[in-house]
Amino acid sequence: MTENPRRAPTGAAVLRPQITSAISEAVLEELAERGYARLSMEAVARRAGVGKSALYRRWPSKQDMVLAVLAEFSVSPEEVPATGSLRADLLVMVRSVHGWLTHPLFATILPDLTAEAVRNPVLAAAIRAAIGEPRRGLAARVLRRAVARGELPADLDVDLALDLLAAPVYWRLSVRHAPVEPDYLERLVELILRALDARPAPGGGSPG
Amino acid sequence: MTENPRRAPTGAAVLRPQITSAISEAVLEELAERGYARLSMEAVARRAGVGKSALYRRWPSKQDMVLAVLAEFSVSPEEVPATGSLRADLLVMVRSVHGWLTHPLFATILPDLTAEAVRNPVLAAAIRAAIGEPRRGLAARVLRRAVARGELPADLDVDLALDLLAAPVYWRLSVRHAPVEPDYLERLVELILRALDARPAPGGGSPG
DNA sequence: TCGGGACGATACGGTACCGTCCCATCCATG
DNA sequence: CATGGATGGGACGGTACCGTATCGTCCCGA
Repeated sequence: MTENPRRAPTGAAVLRPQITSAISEAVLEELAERGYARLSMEAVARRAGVGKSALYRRWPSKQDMVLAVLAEFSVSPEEVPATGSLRADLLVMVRSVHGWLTHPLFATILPDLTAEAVRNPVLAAAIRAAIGEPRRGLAARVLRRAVARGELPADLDVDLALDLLAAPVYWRLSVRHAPVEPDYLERLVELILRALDARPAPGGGSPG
Repeated sequence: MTENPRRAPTGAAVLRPQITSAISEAVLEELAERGYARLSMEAVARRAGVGKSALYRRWPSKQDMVLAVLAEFSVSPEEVPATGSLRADLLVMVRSVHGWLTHPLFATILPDLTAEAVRNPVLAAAIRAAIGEPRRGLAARVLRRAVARGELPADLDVDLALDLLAAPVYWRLSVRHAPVEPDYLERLVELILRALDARPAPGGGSPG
């Protein structure tokens, strides 16, 4: 029953969202250009065209600021592809990963945060929650649906299969920095289908 | 025919190798603990127990110092596994990768340098030359030998196959930071064998 | 025997950020 | 139309490195 003796702030005395989003954008750009380790509060403020005070008024530290921005850009609960065929579903997904990893900002930010996460458990957890788990959950649903349709064996090792799905594209783009030729993703999907022992689809031909 | 008017430095007036290796070790440890971006010459000197001058006497910059250390630790022209069977060869190789990526120093350094390489082409080239190409060349020889033995189809997509071989282990250990259960590597090799359409081995039964 | 450059140590001026603090200004709302 | 906290700007002292320079010491090999 403690009545607040102070009236709530109103008017201009309230955090302005457009300032917040200008900061977010600046953080992403600085992350891409300089990386997490070199990112400085002063540079972010400079780039966003705001005072340092605007930053410290919102977050107590660089880590909290980056975490907030990261949460903002978490992978949306994107719809599970429902093309009806496993092959097409997989293609949609690897193309989505490819899209992420060729985005001018994220292509640089993701490897950087990944490296930083080794030393920073809080950051690691945030990345997992914002990006890793949503994507992985989505892919898992696609695989389980294919099992239900009889396109994949019932004893499918989902955990291993998920690794196989995301790893090669990340490896090629973000680690090796090698080009992805136009048909690379199609060929990859064919290999994965074979690795997972996928059967055509509906009728259920019984394999040897 | 210009005779050197100055006699060559001898005795104690020569770079002492044990100092150089103390620095190398310190660089690796600093890289692991703080990362390339945060690595400072002063911290390296401090940790190695040498003066800053010892560093600058050897290399003009942090980048050159790291490149030199990196070249020192380049992957040795390790022998190609020759177990006779593709399955066993692959197992040797994924276990080797697993060993690298669980090494206390390299497990942290590699993702860090990988991220830095996005912004630093010189570093990227050095990594490729010291680590990427040797490993990839070795794996390629193993695959081509298996083709010659008839264990793999003649039209094997070697480039894609190599991605499939290294990517999942890196993905799981260095990106997802997920544990690798005892039999994970075996299960992975089975999946890869199926993906590559591997046939048993010697006799050469002709498939469909 | 002794020359000469590496060695550790440290001082140097300079730059970049940190996080705090203070300011005059602004402004939507109660 | 008064309010009260956000706003950009920037001063502040403090820390950490940079890369250079200058010591006196050390010691192997010519």
